[in-house]
Amino acid sequence: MEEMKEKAEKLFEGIKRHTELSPADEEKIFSRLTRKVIKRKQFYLHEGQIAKSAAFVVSGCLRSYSIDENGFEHILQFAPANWWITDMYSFISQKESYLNINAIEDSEVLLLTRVDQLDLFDEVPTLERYFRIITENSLVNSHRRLLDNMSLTAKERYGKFCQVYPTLINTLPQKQIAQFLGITPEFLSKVRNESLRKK
Amino acid sequence: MEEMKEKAEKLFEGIKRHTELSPADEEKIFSRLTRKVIKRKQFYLHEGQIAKSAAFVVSGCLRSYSIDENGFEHILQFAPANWWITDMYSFISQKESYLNINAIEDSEVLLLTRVDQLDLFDEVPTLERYFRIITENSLVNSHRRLLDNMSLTAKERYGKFCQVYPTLINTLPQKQIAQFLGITPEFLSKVRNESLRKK
DNA sequence: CTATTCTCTTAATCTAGATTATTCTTTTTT
DNA sequence: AAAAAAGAATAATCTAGATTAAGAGAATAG
Repeated sequence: MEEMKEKAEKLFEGIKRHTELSPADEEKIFSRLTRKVIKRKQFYLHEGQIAKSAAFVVSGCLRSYSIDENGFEHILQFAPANWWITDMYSFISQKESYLNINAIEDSEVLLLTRVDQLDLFDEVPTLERYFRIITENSLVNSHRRLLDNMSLTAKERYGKFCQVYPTLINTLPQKQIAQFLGITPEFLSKVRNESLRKK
Repeated sequence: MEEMKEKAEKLFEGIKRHTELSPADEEKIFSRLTRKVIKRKQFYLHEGQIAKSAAFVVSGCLRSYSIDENGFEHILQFAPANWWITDMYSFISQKESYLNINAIEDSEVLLLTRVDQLDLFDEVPTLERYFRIITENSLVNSHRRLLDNMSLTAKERYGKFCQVYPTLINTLPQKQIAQFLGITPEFLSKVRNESLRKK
């Protein structure tokens, strides 16, 4: 169906921002993608399952999080449109995931299984390049966040979050922002209030 | 010199653990490597410099860390023998680094510049595969550590560190373990003492 | 081999952020 | 549109871990 090709176009654009991609390459990739609709609050992956595929978000927004032994959720990643999301550990090892992934709002994703991805890496080397690059970028982000968590106060981290994800601030429930920042919703509420009073 | 070839052998073994590598490929990679000795406490990279190259540790151990605005050091990575280390952000963007990297003990490294690495990715596609894979693994580690920092207590993180890096426990000064775990040396001392008493 | 500079420990005090609990508001479901 | 559920604000209390300080042992340099 032509409709789906349109959706894959966003992905191809993203790839072409980092490397080349011929129409023939696009066709090869396209044939491996499957479309999926994930309604708000529905799960893409449950802890303990195997992440057979990675998901490219066409529209909507997903999140990945872990649940600790006390039942608290910790958000690892938000994935708005044009981002990839999966449990990387499970995806590359094909072992049981320790993350949950679900939709924050009604979403549409394109799925690529690990098996197909590895096949494609041989067929379309430039796709491997693309994933090498976005994985490098993710690593830089993850390192940055790790150091921020070690060196900044909750208030400073919230300020940074507002700068980096200005769009998400208004769409996400504060509870989830807190779970991403590594603080309690109560404390985030306090922090926000103090920031407001100063203005 | 034959001596250096011997040292690159460890790297080639590492690559072959993830993908194939012909003798011709090895030769191509070898010709781009330069050897460097870094004595204990000497710096491989200073904050503000550009990470022209990544370093493969042949022997010894390096560390990367950032210094926050209060002058506190936070260790991002330890790199013992057979690991790569660089400031990934600076290395891929060729912009000013925000990390410092120095040697914990007398060390010997093989350097590969970003320019040479990118050239090699075209000449030896399987090298790009190797870096894609080790970057995926680093990302999984970084994510794991991020979630651990959000969900575990200092004592639990120390326990995990002992399991994961049993070798480093006895060679590293406790101060550095604390700077890696994101706690003060004083508190680590307390934690260790409590653990001892229970046995 | 001695002085000086690090490292580690212990202990008292302090604080950022957690916990618990209550109320109010907004969303979601029916 | 009512009922139920989830989200947000506020405040009192509590605690994991920070800070400060001081002394004892190692390591390193001169």
